[in-house]
Amino acid sequence: MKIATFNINGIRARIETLTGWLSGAQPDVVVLQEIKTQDESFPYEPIADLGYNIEVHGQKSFNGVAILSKLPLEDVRRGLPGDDGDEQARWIEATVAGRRAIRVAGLYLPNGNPQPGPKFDYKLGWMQRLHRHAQGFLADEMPVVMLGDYNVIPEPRDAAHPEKWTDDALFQPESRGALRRILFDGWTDAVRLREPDSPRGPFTFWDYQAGAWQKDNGIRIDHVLLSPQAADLMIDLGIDREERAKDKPSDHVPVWVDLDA
DNA sequence: ATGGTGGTGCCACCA
Repeated sequence: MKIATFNINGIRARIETLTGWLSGAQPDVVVLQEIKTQDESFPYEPIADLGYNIEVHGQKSFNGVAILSKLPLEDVRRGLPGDDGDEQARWIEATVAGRRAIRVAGLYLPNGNPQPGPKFDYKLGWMQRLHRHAQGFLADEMPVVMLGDYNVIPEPRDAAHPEKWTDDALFQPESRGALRRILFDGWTDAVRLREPDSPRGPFTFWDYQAGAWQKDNGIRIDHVLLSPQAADLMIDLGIDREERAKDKPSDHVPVWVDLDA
């Protein structure tokens, strides 16, 4: 079962970018972030035509997440638990009924800039709620994949120029510590597992500005976290870097994991 | 020093 994450940066503006990638990459399951649209204006048809079931948690203008799956989706949950007043559409999870059932959670973690400030406080509060919910997943002892745009640069080697990020919410000790605390419970950072000794990169995001892609001035912020039971099923992992060089690209590229499920 | 979106006709907000 090939499971991917893709921050699409506006799905209506980039529907052809998405369908082009889907046709070639043939993922079984995809979590999307920053669809930037409400459920009723989501472009269902071109995606359904490629054989996908679709579950959307949309929002006008900003944020918005979705799950696409060639297999049936069951027990869909929208919104991260822990704050009934949170209006932002950043979380969707569902069970994918493959040869084995896999719980898939797609997330768009708050950016948190500028820091310090209320947006950074929201980010850290959101990460605390994520940690609690992730602990619940581990207690279930089933295969879980929690993937998406985490908006956290885990280590200096996850940025081309880490010194440029010292004042940014994505690279604060509090943000990195919160991610590390989640991982310490027993989650596997699948991309890092695949390239444990890389001194720089791999990257998943390159800014549109100042020729960041051409200079390979990237960061690694799109992460795939596997519960122990999911890590045991991992066959392969990839980052579709080539998507960043195509027409009308997102600033993120797809990251995928293949599980024996 | 780019790009999507939305409320309006170029500008603010968010990344």
